[in-house]
Amino acid sequence: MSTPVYDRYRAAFVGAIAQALGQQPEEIDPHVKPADPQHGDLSFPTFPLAKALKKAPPAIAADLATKVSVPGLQIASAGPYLNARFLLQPFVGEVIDQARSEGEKYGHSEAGKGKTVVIDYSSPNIAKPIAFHHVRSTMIGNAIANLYRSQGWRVEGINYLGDWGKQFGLVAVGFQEYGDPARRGEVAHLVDVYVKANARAESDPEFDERARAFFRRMEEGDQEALALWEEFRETSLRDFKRVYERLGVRFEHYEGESRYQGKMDAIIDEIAKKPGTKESEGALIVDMPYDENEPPVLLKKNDGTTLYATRDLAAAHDRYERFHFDRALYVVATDQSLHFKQLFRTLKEMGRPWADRLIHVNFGRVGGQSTRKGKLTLLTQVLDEAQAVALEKVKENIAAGRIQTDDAEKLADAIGLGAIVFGDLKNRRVTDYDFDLEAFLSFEGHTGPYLQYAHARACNVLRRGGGAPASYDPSLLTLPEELALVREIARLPVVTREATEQNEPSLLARYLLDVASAFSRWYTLGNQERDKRVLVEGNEPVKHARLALTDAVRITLASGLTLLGVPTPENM
RNA sequence: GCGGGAUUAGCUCAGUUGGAUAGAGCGUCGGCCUCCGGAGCCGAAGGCCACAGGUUCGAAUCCUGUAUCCCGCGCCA
Repeated sequence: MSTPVYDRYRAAFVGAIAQALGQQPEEIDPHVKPADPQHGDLSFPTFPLAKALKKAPPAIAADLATKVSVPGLQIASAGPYLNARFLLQPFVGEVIDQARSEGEKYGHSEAGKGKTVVIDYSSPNIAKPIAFHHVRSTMIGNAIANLYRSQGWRVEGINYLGDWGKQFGLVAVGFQEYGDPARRGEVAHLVDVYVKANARAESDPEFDERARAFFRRMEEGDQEALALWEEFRETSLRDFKRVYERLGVRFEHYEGESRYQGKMDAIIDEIAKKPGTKESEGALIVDMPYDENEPPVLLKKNDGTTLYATRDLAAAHDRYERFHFDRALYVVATDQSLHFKQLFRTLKEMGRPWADRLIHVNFGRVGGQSTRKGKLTLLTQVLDEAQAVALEKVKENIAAGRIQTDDAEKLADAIGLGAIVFGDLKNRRVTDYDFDLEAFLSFEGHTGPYLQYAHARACNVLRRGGGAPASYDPSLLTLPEELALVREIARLPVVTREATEQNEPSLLARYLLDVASAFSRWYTLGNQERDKRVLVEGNEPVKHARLALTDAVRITLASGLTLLGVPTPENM
């Protein structure tokens, strides 16, 4: 993978300014910003220099304009700004060639070569209702894992199942009361039992105590209790894996909190030597002099059983021993910020130098779901509905002869999935949103299907045009809409890098909308003016150039969508 | 009460980490198919960036208050 064209010109611009001013490029670099398109591609505001140079910013900019010169850039001052615009030649050809030569790897880099990131994502609780925030964790985590892989990192994705804890006691004891033995293999039934047992435990202390006692038996290694646990665990897991397969999500590791069963003593013993670890109200707690008004970390309950904080301490330790990670991400809802803050700080207090490499990649809650009543919209349900909506349109398109497919349902599923994945990823992680089925099922406007559609049309015009040409003349691409499109294509490597650095897939999602919009605008010109069509008649050289551009668009969209986990059908 | 987050167009959200006239989608209104695919394109209307101060050449962005909403706060995860 070669240096992105955009980066190359930007670095040259920065270097030339630095030289003209007699400064280091690192001093100039942070000040160079993308320009307003009407002024160019890059801009350098001269305000910060005014004091040191004792000159008015416009005068500085005008002066720089005479001194700064970079091949391939048109440089000019505009008031207090020094602007640079990519010259059509050779920029257009360089960008298209780079995209086409890198193909599905366009946007990838080797920046993370030799580094390892551990990503904890999805991580549903077994035998509890599958809340929608697990879906967010799954999709966000999957996109982030893909992004890291694309930047050359070794990725260890862990689905850290919540497969240990009191909730198993609730399900086990609840099963005796509410369970139907014939349905013990059905997840839906287990969830139903859990909801009832949970409600009962809140008002019935004796029942709650029985659930606790069951979990205590598990921690003590009681074979009968563990056998039942194993069964519930397998039932849930089987169900989860079906969903993951449909979502196209894979993990390097499936493991869970149970992994640390019986292995927490070492950690607890170690913390116990620290000041601040003590017994309180019968429980073992860490109460180091952190912030005031902050609750302590609970390591053991008054009945001696462990809590998830204890298991997370053991897990972090274990993960470092196994992977020696450079970064470890926890893709978990914002609700748990306090937990992670305390977890990271406790590890630091324990003298783990790698505690600083742990990052809570938080995300906002999904409202509009009544979890407590056990009334949830299941993901598969939403996927099914989205597929049904897509299927109507697919059939319509088949009937009209616009597309061919031997499996309309599979295609419709890809479109429905695209709508849901993209709908979840287009906003910043931290944004809360209400679950709105209508919004997820609308395929108009800036949605997943909009992107898929742009990609499919690019594929289609390439097919009709006899494929992407081996050679073409980039100087024939002179329409403003074509240049705008090339500028967008050039940004993909910059955006994937930034999205990875910020653990923020929405940056990529939003960018792809810009690409698709620029493509649609250009493409639609041909509706009115035939000489602006890609497959323009009677001008083979221009046609070839436009096909090459279309090919670069196709590659950019396919590469970006794949990273997000959005399927890219070639027609739809 | 304490801690964290949020507040931008009627609705849902961006806003390149302090830079040029604050942008999209949806919705509303008006245009574009004998035409490479209309899941598309173009245009219009719509803003005291919650409020009040402050820092700065420059603030939606940083600081301090205030208001409203959401989340979290010892034996769940």
